[in-house]
Amino acid sequence: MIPRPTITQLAAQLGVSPSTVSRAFTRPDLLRTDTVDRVLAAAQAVGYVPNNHARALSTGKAGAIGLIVPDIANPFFPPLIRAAQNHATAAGLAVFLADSDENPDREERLIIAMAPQVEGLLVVSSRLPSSRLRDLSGRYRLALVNRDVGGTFRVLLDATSAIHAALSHLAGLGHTRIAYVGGPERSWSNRQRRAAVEKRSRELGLHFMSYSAGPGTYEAAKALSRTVVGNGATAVIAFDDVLAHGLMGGFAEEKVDVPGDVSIIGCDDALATTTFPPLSTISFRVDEAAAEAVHALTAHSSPGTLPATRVAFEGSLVLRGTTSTPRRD
Amino acid sequence: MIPRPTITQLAAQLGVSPSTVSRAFTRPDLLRTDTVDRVLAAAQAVGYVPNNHARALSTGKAGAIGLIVPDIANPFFPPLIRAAQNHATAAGLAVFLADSDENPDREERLIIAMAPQVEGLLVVSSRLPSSRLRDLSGRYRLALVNRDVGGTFRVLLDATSAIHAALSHLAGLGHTRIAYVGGPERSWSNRQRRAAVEKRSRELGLHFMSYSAGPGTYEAAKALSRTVVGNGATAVIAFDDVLAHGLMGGFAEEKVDVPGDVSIIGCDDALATTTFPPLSTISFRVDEAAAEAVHALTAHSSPGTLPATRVAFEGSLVLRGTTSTPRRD
DNA sequence: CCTTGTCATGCAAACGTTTGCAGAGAAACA
DNA sequence: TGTTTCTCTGCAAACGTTTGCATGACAAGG
Repeated sequence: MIPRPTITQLAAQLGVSPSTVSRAFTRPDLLRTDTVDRVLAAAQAVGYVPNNHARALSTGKAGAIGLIVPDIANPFFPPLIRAAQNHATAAGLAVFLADSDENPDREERLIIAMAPQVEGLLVVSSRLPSSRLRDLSGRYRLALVNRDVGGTFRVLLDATSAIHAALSHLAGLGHTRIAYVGGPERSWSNRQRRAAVEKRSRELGLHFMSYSAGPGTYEAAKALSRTVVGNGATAVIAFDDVLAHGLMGGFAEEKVDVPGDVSIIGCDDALATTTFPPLSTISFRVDEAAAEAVHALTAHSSPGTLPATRVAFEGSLVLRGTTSTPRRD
Repeated sequence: MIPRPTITQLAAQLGVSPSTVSRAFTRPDLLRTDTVDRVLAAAQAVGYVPNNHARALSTGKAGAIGLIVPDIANPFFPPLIRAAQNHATAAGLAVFLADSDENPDREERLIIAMAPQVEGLLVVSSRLPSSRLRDLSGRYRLALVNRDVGGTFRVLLDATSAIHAALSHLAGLGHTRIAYVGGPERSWSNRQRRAAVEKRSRELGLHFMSYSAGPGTYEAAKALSRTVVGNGATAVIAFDDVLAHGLMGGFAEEKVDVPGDVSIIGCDDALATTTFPPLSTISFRVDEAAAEAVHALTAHSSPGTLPATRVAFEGSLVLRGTTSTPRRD
């Protein structure tokens, strides 16, 4: 690790001014092409890499965005992180990642600490109260994902219509008693999904039951499985695939057959076909959502805070192997 | 997003010099305590946050480390990422995350691009050839995780002894035909684990069979399940839990009972108890490994590249529900 | 041949910190 | 009271870029 060469050294070595070297990287169109080539070749030779901090200081642009998720271990987030990463890289930006550990205080501290150092912050599935988010959104460049707060820039994965389709499908199969098994109470998605299931159940004249798998873990859902079938539900919609999977784990232990005895539909399509039977679920175009959010952050048309825009992507129902006609007793 | 206050503005407002404000943050012991209080209070009031880029430029310390993983969607990595994150934060450092997408070229480009901007790089489960890693390690501050390359700093999760224990256990149950289902060929862990299974099988006089689930995905393993039992294996050790899970998926479809017909042991303990039956596996103290690596990166005793130290953490066998006596035909 | 314009490059200031050095008091000592 | 030591603070240079402005060379147009 020899101290790395600076633009000045490279310039001296080439007999040009530092500005020329700088421009060879940032505004090559201003230089003669052979000058550019010469500089680039020399840079390559001595292993020159521009110092990002100096650049950021000079331009006022950070060259990075931040990404905050509540729990990186939840399989829903990694694909989103990867997508954000790819789009950021394409825009020439690096990504700072932070995990709020489902803790609102920690999340807020992270936002305050990171926001000044980056172009903007992608806040995914925030657990903060709406008022705080609105406030923070007024002070920093935030793009919310999966959280609908008026007055902020937000991109939403909207399960409503897919849930309607799911319930129509279940009703069509003959199910009449539907359970919703919810996740983290601070999650906007959870509230939205529960409301959608309830509303649509009423519309279709189905009996609706609501449960909550507190922390939203596999184990919590598994522990709930007995209760859910005990109360007579023949179909359950879970907040996400992790909970759906937990329920399946519980049912397997109790010899409750899926989909024979009970149908299950998850959400997020985070598990692909890794369950047995393969889980029916609601799938989102996560990559596009991430692209939208990153793009908003990097579009410097707005020098200040982001416009209060609401972008929604609808999910789609994908039926695999966990839904069928209810067993007639 | 009003332009944020600088140290100079804060200083002017307080009637002190910028150095004093700077020291209030970095070397408060050099100032009178009431001066420190006054500065901190004013900073708090106007919302001053030090500019990290300026600081980095001035001190030459980046205030961040980089983290490169081959596939963030593989459940083995998120816990590791989180652990690294936490330890870095504790040391006052942020974390740049990048995903090499299992692509060696991309991985190398990432290392070269990121290394100069950070204090050091955590390279997890590298897919690069040893020679490249040795070379890069000589030029940048790298800490390898899960890759044993002489001449570099590396922390290893060593499955050998746990695999020995696993095979002893299986042999004790009466198994005689053992299969190893491997993952990515570029993975050091994969080679290490295969070798350990093979060696121990010979020692115990067991019949050893080796398979490879090419890309190391759930689907690839699932597709292999028929072949594996077809060839008479009664117990299989999988490269990791994802593959073990894939095999279980395949067995479930083919009505091969686990553990009745075939016993399975995974590795990494990435799935906890979310399979049915709960997967027996090999567990590692990932948090400690991450701590070790981050600590090495942040310990600036060595200003240049890291010492060529090898730190190994042994895994331990955890038996859950996928191992039992082989069925006697 | 002079003017005007274009193109490629250089000069120097600025970005917001940190930090070695120096200086002003105040305190301690003789 | 004079000297020394200590504590606190300020000055100014440095970190490595970028970029507005100025300049010189050269070509084109008259």
